Amino acid sequence: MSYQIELRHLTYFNVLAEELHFRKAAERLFISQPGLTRQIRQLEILFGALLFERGKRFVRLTDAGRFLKAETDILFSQLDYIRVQLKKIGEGKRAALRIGFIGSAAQTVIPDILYRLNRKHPDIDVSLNELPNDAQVTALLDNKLDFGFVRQQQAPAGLSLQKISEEPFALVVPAKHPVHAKNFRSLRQFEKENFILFGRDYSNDYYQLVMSIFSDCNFIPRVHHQTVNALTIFKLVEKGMGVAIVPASLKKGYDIPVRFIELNRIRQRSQLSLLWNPASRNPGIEALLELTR
Amino acid sequence: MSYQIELRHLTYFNVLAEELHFRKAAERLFISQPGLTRQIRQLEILFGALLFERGKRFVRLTDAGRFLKAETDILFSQLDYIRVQLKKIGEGKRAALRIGFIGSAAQTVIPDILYRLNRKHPDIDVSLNELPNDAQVTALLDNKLDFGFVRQQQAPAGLSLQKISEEPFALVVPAKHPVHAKNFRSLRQFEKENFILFGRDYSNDYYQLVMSIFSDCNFIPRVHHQTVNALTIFKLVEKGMGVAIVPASLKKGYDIPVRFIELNRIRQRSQLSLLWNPASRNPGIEALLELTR
DNA sequence: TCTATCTGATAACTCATAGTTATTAATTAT
DNA sequence: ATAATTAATAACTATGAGTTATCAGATAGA
Repeated sequence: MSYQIELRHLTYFNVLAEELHFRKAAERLFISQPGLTRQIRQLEILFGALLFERGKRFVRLTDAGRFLKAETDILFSQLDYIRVQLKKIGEGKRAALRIGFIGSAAQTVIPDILYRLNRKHPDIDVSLNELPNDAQVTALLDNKLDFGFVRQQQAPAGLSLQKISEEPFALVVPAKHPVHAKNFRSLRQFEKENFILFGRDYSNDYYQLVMSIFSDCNFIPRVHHQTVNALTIFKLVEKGMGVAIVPASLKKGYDIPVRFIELNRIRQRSQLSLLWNPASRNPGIEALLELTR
Repeated sequence: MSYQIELRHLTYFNVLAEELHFRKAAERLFISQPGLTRQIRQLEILFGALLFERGKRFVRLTDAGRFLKAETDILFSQLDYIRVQLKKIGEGKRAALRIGFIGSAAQTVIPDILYRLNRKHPDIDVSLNELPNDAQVTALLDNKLDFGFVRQQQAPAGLSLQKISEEPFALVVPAKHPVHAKNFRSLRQFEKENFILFGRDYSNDYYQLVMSIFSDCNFIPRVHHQTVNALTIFKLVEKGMGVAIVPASLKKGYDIPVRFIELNRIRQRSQLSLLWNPASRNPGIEALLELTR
């Protein structure tokens, strides 16, 4: 008579909400269409709300259905997270940490931090994931990531931030460019050059920081945005496509014939930060934070 | 052969984790003990981790079990939340907002904000809940509350804060006390009096703010902490138990023979703030925030 | 207009498994 | 010893998820 909502209902709902077609959804779920119909109706009765609008020749989500879809997406991603963590803990590990990082941090601090973490807490499993700045922010908010190493100085809403390191920016120019560290005076010397920069969609925070370098010397550069990795930028500079501004530490680890000019006299510096979600209950979070402060 | 994890498993697990006794837990679930035994074992197989340690005469949670208990608690509170919201949306409402507030805010801004919210968005259902400051913070983090009206100026980790209003503090003294607004010079005049203040456990932020008033005039008061409402404090003052420091607006709405002396010359002011969890997806949140900025 | 085809809902079946009762084995308390 | 606990095991029952077959309504094409 009075059933209970089960994960089965929510799984079926979730697939139907994507397919919006009972037969196709049933197929994807490896069950028959009448079975799906019945489970969905049950769910609607249990929630006391209509989830799908069934037209004569179409199926649509109602407002309630749209809301539930968003919620079940989150619910299932949490269940996945629970599964992963439980598996680890069951194997005697303390936790699994999912760490994201931007490419430009891979050479510098990350290896050191991971080494120390593993030595102090060998019972914490770490998985690494190279991701753009803003992608890490959304992943952290969706609980798809436990930590993010990003280049920004302000904590986005809902996340906590800790400064890891700071370094000057550097100009990247072709190896045989007339300007070098000795005769460099101002960015104005590059008025006629193209600047290859990371696009705003990569990280708005980082973008605005770099743009403020130009506005500080009252100079509007010709900009060519690229959302690619350091190596590609160096290659573009080498080929004479323009000059770039990157964090100075990027010069380590690459062997490309380009010249780096450190911008020591400007106020802007590139800050590498650690981001995490303070709402997360992952026991590994405390362990890593402890190492970095 | 290969089952699926269902909410049934998690519900049973959750109750057993509380009872730590198969027969008692089964009783609470209105099922038989062997049925529970089997479902729990299935869950352990499905997760690939031992959840309970069965001794000869006791049942204990393993590390994995402790972790899962914390997670399922959250999961079920989210399911409750989904149920409530869906019910509302199904009835044509847009959302349900659960608002917490401290007693001292009930007279001032809250009625106004709620009136404007209801006029602009009649499709949002509001439920109100008077709660101490810190209780609101934990409720917000646990997704038991959508908004909190609190007296503090810094956002706790994981929450966003918006300033609503600011007002001076006021001294509350008995009606026939020798000190009044005219001859009041400094808090030092109350060196021999008892101060009735909210305890630190009520809100650490508020507590430190009030204590900084004393440290600013290099004076360590005799303090008597109370975690009660304004009316009780006024009653205590009236009866000569001591003097109090409260936000000035509290004088409105009460009819107790006590005298208020506004502390306009000190730097500390009491700030009423709106707190919310930026991770929440409640569509009503945007609507209320829009009204307050 | 008559088919052919596609949609989801309905009805009646079957079968997997949640939950049952009865019992065991091992402990502790009296 | 005996009684009273505990959880696990075995064998049974019955509920309801999932099945097949079919219907009813809509659309599109000939």
